[in-house]
Amino acid sequence: MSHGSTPKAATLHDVAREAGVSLITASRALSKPALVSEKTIERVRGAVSRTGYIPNLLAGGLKSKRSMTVAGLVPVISVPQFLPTVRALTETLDAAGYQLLLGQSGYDHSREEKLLNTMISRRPDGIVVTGLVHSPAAREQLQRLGIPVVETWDLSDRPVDMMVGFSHVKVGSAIAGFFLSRGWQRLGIATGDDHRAMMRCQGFLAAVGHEVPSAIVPAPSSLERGRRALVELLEKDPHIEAVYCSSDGFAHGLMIEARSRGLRIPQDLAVCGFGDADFAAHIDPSLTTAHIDGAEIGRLAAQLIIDRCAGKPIAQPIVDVGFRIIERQSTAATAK
Amino acid sequence: MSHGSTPKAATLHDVAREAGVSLITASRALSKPALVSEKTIERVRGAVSRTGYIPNLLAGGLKSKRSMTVAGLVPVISVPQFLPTVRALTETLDAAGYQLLLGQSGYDHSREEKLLNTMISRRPDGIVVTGLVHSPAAREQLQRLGIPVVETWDLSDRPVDMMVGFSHVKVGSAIAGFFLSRGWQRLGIATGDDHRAMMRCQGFLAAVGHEVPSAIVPAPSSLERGRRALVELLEKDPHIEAVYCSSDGFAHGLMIEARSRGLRIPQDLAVCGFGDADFAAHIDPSLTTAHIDGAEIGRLAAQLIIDRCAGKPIAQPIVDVGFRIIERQSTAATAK
DNA sequence: CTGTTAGCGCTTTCAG
DNA sequence: CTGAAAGCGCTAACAG
Repeated sequence: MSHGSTPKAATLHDVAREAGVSLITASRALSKPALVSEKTIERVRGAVSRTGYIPNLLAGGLKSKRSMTVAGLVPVISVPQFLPTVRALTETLDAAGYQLLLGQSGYDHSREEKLLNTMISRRPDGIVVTGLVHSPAAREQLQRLGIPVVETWDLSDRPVDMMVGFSHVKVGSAIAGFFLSRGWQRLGIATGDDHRAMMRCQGFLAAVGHEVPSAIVPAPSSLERGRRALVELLEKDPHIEAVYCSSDGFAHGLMIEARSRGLRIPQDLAVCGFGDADFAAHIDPSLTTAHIDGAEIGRLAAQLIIDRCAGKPIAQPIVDVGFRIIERQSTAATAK
Repeated sequence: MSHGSTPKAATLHDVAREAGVSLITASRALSKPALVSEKTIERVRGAVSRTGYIPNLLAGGLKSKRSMTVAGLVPVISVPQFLPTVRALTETLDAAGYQLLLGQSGYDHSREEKLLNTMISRRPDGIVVTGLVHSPAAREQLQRLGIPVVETWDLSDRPVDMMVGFSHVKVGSAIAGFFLSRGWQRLGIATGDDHRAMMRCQGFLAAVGHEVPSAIVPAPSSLERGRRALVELLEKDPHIEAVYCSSDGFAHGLMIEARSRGLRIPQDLAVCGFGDADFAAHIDPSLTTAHIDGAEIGRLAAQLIIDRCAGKPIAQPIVDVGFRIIERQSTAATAK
């Protein structure tokens, strides 16, 4: 509210002078008001608004060793799957004064290490990664950093530090078990080729007990690829009864292709997706799928980082958020 | 590769000592190799890998006044619409060494100013906002900052600084014109209530020349709300012929509801969306929609910031990326 | 091509 | 409760 042009941004030094106190008192008035008298705080506050002062977190972080940033690594930003997690991360961290530094690690691990270095050069106070950190070099580097790390959207018995996720193998088994319990015998798989999707397939096949026809596409899977995947599956088994798809968008594509070929869902073909995307409940027929609380993963991961940074003890460094299969019309039991 | 535990991260000081050169020479060897001899560079490189040194950009930025970060403000992260833009921003900036600081401004403007202050406290080298900056206080603050600002996904004649977008009014007019050219008379609108969507409605109505039945929902619109919106429109006009929807997901919901009511698309009801989401071409019937190159918006916005930071002159500070209507089955001409 | 001298803006010591 | 000194890790400016 003071000047018209750009006469250099006000620093804490200016605020202190304006308020007639020392630099450090101004600093304390703003960041540790408990140590300063009411009256001084008032005067500093006044000086702040008169000068238009906005703190420089970069400078503060240099000395205090706290950048108030958290790095977040996702395979690709445009995959809807992780959106609720990224959103919850952003919001939970923001509420605690942290800024998320979002980075794309890609689906191959080569970029992971490079991105990690880029991130580390900004000295984040914590790191959240999507999936497990597999590369030994990256694991070692993360451990040596000495900052809280949360691996998400998966579980293992070798956490780098903390974990918030669920078992993909169990999801696969549960879906297979569900299909079998409905009496479907001729099963199929349409899946992306990323690690987590493949783990679900592994669980699926283990529960079924034998190989099944499958269409494997490069991650990320999409509606378009779903249409083509059904074509591939029908070639392998024209009488296929139920298909598990590695994502809801993928499943949606399969269903559209099925309809355009005159196949009725679920009478001629049952379909189960993964992720419970926002459209899953509202397409016609509605889609049976495995629901994951992605927002909860983001909230918990953020909170673990925040608590660790605050020095609080972590009661549960590995959290299984579980999943549940939501039965909808695409697998409704019907007389054939 | 040197130690097993955490003996404090190596600094440039350590590298310089290890390489047997001065601090500043080590600095230059890494960031301005042109000023240093081959041999010295080699020695510094060796010292870097032996010490496991990772630069501290926070410290460098403090002196050089370049944080190598760019703030990006979107209404909400989970709206698919802006994903390609955010992704292109991330990638283009990353390639130039910049980190995107993503923030959610929400659909109401109250958070915009607060978020802006949070962002400014991290001293970004540039700011990209989605939509126009409306609040006078925020506009003034941005101008005073003296860093490049790009407003995106819209155009106006009062840019804060630079702009990359298109005219929402023209999109609305174009869609209305398209409907009219097909001979549809009884038109309808299903729209979210955000500023840009309302501008499209304005253009639509101006082209039609009179009011039309409309269903307005709180932004962001969704598939679920689309189903309900059709119900509302049919109550207002049971013989409605063509509906413009403010997003593709929204339009998809309308189409699903139409089908479940036995309405054929496009014979009984034509539908046009907005955004050309990835599924638009692949649902059945495929969806006519206005295509916007969101990735291009992100790339251009990032490049403007990068160029400005590099001191390059900007040939065109306001870029109209345009749009085009993609005609698909949902508006196919048919004998009724 | 290399080095020395000053800080960037703030917070952590340690004294009053 | 307040202050003075020191320095976080790095780079810009000037000297050699």
